Amino acid sequence: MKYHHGNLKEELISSACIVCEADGHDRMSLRSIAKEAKVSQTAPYRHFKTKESLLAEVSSRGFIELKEILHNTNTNKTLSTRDKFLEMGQAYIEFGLSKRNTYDLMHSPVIDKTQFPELLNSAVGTFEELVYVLAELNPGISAKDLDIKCIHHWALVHGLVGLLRNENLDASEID
Amino acid sequence: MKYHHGNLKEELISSACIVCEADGHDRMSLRSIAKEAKVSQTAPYRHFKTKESLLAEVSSRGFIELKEILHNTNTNKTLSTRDKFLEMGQAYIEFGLSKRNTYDLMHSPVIDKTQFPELLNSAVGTFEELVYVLAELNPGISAKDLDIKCIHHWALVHGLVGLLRNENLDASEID
DNA sequence: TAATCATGTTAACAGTGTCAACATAGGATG
DNA sequence: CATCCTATGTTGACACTGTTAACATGATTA
Repeated sequence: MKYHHGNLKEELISSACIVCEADGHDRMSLRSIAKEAKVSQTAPYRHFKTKESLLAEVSSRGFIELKEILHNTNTNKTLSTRDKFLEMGQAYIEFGLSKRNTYDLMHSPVIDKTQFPELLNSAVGTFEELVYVLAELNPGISAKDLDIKCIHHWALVHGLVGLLRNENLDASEID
Repeated sequence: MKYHHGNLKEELISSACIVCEADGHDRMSLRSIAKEAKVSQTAPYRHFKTKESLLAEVSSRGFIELKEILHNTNTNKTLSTRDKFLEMGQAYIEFGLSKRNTYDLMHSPVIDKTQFPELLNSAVGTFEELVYVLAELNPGISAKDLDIKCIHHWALVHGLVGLLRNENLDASEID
């Protein structure tokens, strides 16, 4: 049942996730994670066309993880809709601050999202969690207005993550 | 009066600015811009400790340019304060969209701003242009509330730049 | 069993940032 | 003017990178 290694692809991905978060995607080398999997430098090329495509996988998993976090607070039935919304914003920011390097990769222009449909899917899926609450929070809103509202709030938390890092503010300014 | 080259440092910087905006900071090599200046690969090391420090200079100039753009609309006496504010937002977004790669470098975690005081200065200076209008727009506001307001609006335009790129929206959603 | 395909390895290429050792130009000092 | 020093440049090298081509072998299928 097992091939030479068994599940090298999966191991490379999870290894890459760890290294990426630890060192940053720009300091992550394909060779080093291959070595970590005790496999030759070029073995990853049987599973990933380029380094970029491995990074795309890492990024995708980041979005999936973030989506799950948002989804969990979104389906918390003990919270009012407004509180869910606020907690999601806080959860998003916490993710951006704690999974810093992964978050950077997810928003890095190094990876062209249009070239990795699966990654694009994950990213859109994450965004949709925000769409859900805002739709619930604004019943009867038009699709276009809903879109604009989402963009506003997404932009806000995303921008806040950036500022909370460079400047040294505490999280006392959540909308 | 002239040394071997004359003003190599300045030429390297402006060369780097061009290459960075053309190819993106991650595809920019020190060697290639040295070659472009018809100088050996290691000559830049007489003027910049590392590649990162050259990129910091490029980033810094980006902030200075952006600051000047904002400052110009900020001192336009034919506009009301509110219109100045709105136009600054628009100008910021236009900068982020047109000087895309430079904008990315300016916000890239590749450069640790705390390690380049001059860069930090430029960045703060740019931010302050926003502080000025908002202070004018909200007379009597407390310093802390002003800060929060700035962060909100800065985060919004910054986030919008990101979204306007990946999604294909037009600029019909300016606050 | 034989053939095929997925998965791995080795060797090599061109490119990178960076450093050490050396060379020289220009200004300062005697 | 001659000498020395420092800023600026070059050459050569090192270790590292992503990637490809050629080859080897395990596992599955005919």
